[in-house]
Amino acid sequence: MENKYLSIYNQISDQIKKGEMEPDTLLPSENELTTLYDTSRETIRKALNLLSQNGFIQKVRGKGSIVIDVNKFDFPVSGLVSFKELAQKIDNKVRTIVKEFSLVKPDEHVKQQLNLTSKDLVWKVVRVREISDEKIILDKDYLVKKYVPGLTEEICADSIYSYLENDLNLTISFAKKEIIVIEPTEEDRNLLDLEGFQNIVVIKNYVYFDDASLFQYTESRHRPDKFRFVDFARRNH
Amino acid sequence: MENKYLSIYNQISDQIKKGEMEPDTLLPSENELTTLYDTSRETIRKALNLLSQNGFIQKVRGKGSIVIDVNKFDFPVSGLVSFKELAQKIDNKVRTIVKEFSLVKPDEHVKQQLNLTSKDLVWKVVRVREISDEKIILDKDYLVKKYVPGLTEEICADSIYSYLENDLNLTISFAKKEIIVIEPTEEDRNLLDLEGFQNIVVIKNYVYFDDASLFQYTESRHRPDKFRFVDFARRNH
DNA sequence: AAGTGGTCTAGACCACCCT
DNA sequence: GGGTGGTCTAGACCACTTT
Repeated sequence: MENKYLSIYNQISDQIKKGEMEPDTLLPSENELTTLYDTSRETIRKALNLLSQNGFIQKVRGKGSIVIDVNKFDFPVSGLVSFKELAQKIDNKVRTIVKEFSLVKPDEHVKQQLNLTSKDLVWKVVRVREISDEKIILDKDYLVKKYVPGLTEEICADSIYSYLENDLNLTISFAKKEIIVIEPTEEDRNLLDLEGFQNIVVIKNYVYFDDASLFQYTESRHRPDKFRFVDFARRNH
Repeated sequence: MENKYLSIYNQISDQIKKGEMEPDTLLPSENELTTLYDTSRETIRKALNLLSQNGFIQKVRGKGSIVIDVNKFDFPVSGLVSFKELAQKIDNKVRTIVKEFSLVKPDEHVKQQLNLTSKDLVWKVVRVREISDEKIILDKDYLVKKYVPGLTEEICADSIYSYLENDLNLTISFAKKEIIVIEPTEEDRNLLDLEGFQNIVVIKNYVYFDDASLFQYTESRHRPDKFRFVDFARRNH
């Protein structure tokens, strides 16, 4: 059984997505919603806060909650998105090629990023992502072995994320992301179809488990013309 | 007088920043915190949720709230950051040059982005940002005139944001952001010190007022080597 | 079994917007 | 003044982790 506030969130967000709620109009007031959904006001507010955080409504003190036109833009693809999820949205001519799958001693950079001792070993996974027959993305993953001892090359060819979440039942909770643009290395030029491009976009990801242990460092290196990042920022006053 | 939950949030986040809370240890439990701060549990939870959202702690059901090592990385500069704020963080050799300040009929692209009628006029502001004597950033802003009739060139040379928020008392509430990498235009080459760079990073911003009206469209065009974007993503399950 | 965080309730007071 | 969302409370039950 789903949470009450999540269920309310889903019902209202569905209505907004489908256009059943007119953009720029007001939602029923919180008091009305309590009777509509037969619940308490705090529960309604939890659902509305989620809607606001995810860009469906805008709450205004003294007035009400305004429905935002979500279909005006294509929808935010913010936060953590695995390649597999992404690929399914774009089209189906996608392929993952595992270039390297090995157990290594972390070099200084990785060791520091993952906060490891010298004894810890890490999986190093290098994968090329091909979209419509072009090699667009180079993914380099470093995963702490003690957390995922049973990783295999087959899993990497599919999706590491779904293995961690569905098979191992580990939940990935949050990540720090950094985006920079640099000149491609020899390796980038060898493995990707870079054509004449002078720059690549590097997304560095620091991935944590639910219990706040940092277990994965990922570099995703994109050909610049195919890169696109969408974010829905909210301001904390 | 500050909110209770905000005040608690500030006290705890300060302690974490200063290292007075040991990273990887547990915060006092929510029940203990209610007596420590003499408040109700829901108020404590509001403060803790803020801490969690901003990457200070990680909450774990059945265990407690783990303090995250925030000093391990430089701190997230996520969300909306004005050039002025940013410049103050980096160094002081920064300058803003207003290249264009005019009232124009919006072209089709801008008109569509801002959801305007043909009668609406917009301010077009083009500014070059110079850091350490290099022209690094080209900012193009389009602001709906009816919302900010009194804009002047002097204001643009300083900070449009602080004018809107401090002088006009308008609050900018949230924005959708899109980052792409493209080839520079003639204009980019003319106005920026692009040296040999073949790409520029374009950040498109859609800025809203508190009442959910979209009033500004901004393109910030950065030389790739000086661009850096940091985000602290949380996953919604 | 005891302690933790997650959800939910019913009620209160406040700041703000509109008419 | 009546309606709106924002904050705060005291208490309840639940799911989960640890001992």
